[in-house]
Amino acid sequence: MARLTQGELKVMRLLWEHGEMKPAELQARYPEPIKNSALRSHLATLLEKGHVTRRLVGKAYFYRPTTRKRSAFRTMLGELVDAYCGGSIENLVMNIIRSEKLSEDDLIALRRLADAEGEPPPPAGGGGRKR
Amino acid sequence: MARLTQGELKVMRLLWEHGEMKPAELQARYPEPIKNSALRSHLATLLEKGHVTRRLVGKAYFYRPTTRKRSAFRTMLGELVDAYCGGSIENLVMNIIRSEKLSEDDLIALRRLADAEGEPPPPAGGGGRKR
DNA sequence: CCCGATGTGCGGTACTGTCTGCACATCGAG
DNA sequence: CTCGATGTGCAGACAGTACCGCACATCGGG
Repeated sequence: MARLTQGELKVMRLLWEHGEMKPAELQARYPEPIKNSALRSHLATLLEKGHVTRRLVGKAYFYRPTTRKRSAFRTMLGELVDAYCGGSIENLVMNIIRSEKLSEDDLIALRRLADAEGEPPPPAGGGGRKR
Repeated sequence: MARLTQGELKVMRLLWEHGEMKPAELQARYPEPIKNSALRSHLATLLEKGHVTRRLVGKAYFYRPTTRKRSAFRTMLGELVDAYCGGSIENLVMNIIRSEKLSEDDLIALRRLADAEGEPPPPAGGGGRKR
């Protein structure tokens, strides 16, 4: 999918978070004050690019995201990884762990997560995976 | 620092990777074929924004990055984390581990890394931290 | 001296992202 | 009915991005 611009992203985040909405509600929830027409302009481009659809309810349109958050996330993540981490996700994670400050608890949680993911599938019954 | 555009980023990546260069060399290494004038146009904006400096050597300018790769990385990482992970880096890492496919070896390396970072400073003598 | 190679400055075009204004339709209250 | 509130479509201003071409300067070889 194509890159989301800053303005488009702000709208999408609201839709992902709160679901279907009409322009006035999006306007009210927009992080900064924004004119209704400006916001609708963003919606128009999102509609054109296919990131949202809308349906008429009474006299107002309700907008709903079609692009999934996870998909957009992956796109941006891919860009970042290509640009700064030689295309390797592992490299990215290493970078973050090494350079960003993660708390003790985070690292413990991380370790647990890595254990859970890394463990071979239990040979029998009980142990369910997290996903 | 301000957001780098796609074209600017491509130039900066070359400079980060290979160091000081003149336009013709950048042009030769540019991922796609690009006209010399187009490339110099990007350099001009980078210069204007202060992401690179140049010095005259003979009759040609050599361009050198002033913005650090790590700094640009953090900017983009921050955007991504804000937009998709509720502002929490830990959340980002969890997301990646859970959803991207990391190999067994990666997870092992990760676990080791988490251990190394997470361990309390040794009470005496020898052990230096990595950073 | 002339010429091609190399490099520079500058201007110009096309498209995108963001934001604005205005005209028009609909509906309920007075 | 008239009016304000709410909602829509559209046209366009405006800065920034990406790209391109042309004119000019310099240098070394024939």
